[in-house]
Amino acid sequence: MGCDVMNPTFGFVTNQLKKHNIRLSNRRLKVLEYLCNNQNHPTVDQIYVNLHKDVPTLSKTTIYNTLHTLVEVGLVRVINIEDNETRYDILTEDHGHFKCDSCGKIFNFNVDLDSFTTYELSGFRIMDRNLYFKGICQRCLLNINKNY
Amino acid sequence: MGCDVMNPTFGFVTNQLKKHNIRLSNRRLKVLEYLCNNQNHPTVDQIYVNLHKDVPTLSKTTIYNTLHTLVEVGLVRVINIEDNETRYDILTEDHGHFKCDSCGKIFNFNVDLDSFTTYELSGFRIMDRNLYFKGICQRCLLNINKNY
DNA sequence: ATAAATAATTGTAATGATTACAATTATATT
DNA sequence: AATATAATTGTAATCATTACAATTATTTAT
Ligand SMILES: [Mn+2]
Ligand SMILES: [Mn+2]
Ligand SMILES: [Zn+2]
Ligand SMILES: [Zn+2]
Repeated sequence: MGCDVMNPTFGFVTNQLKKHNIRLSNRRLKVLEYLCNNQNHPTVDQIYVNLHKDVPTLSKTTIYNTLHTLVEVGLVRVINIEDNETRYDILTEDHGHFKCDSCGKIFNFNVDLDSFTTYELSGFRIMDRNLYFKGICQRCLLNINKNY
Repeated sequence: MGCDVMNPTFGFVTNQLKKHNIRLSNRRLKVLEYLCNNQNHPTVDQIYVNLHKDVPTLSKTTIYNTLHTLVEVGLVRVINIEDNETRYDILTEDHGHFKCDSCGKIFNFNVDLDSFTTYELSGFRIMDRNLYFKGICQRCLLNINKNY
């Protein structure tokens, strides 16, 4: 069933869509549901493979279309950490990302970027702020140490 | 001739390469020179198109190879702002990026990311830190205002 | 309710960046 | 000079993403 973690709650989402005259079709709902239930910054392919089980007629193109639409409205955020995989995040509030080079997992962490400012960008209009780190996560570090 | 802006000076670069037993071939030198002289975070294609004028036998593969090698040694940094274009930066010191959605230019700005830390990542080994903003640059904002 | 207009979805084919890999050339070692 | 190692190239393959036209669903007007 629906979203366990109702971060941008269903009401909010539907509101936003209505506001932008975007229909909440069945397919779009599926994608949104998936993003809510799997907040691990999935790729298009991951979304596709998973939803395809339930809805075999769902096409990858539709996922691309849906995501583009949702990104445009600001309900989904694009994450470009690796140059060979685009990921999507339903959490649109300000937060940073840490990607573990060992297990591949992407972690969220809190950070207040909105308040960040520098004289070098005075006169610039900042619309979008992104912060990401890379390295080895705690769990992987522990595992590595165990094996020696 | 060589690099006007010798940020990672030639000496430093050659040293680093020697240290890692990487030969400074003619092609690699060309790529390094280009990166030094054009610190606008070029794409592989931009590098290729430009160098190809002088060295028609230079292949795109070599540029990829060279960049990968340089990145591995830490002399070049990958920039993933857009999901459809990988850019490369010869400036490896800690700094942030601002990409103008209007003119496409990528600006540098100073920021101390090394000192940044959060309890949420305690126990994590952070190897790489990236901060980038998107929006409209000052010049483009001025131009937009002029036209109204 | 029916017909016309609009939006959503799909599939196919195209694009374009990146990589795999084998062949060739250059450099270093013996 | 002969051999081993590294660099470069070209071709073809891969893979994510997009373009676009055809189909289906939904809304709106009649
Ligand atoms: Mn996130
Ligand atoms: Mn830079
Ligand atoms: Zn890990
Ligand atoms: Zn601009």
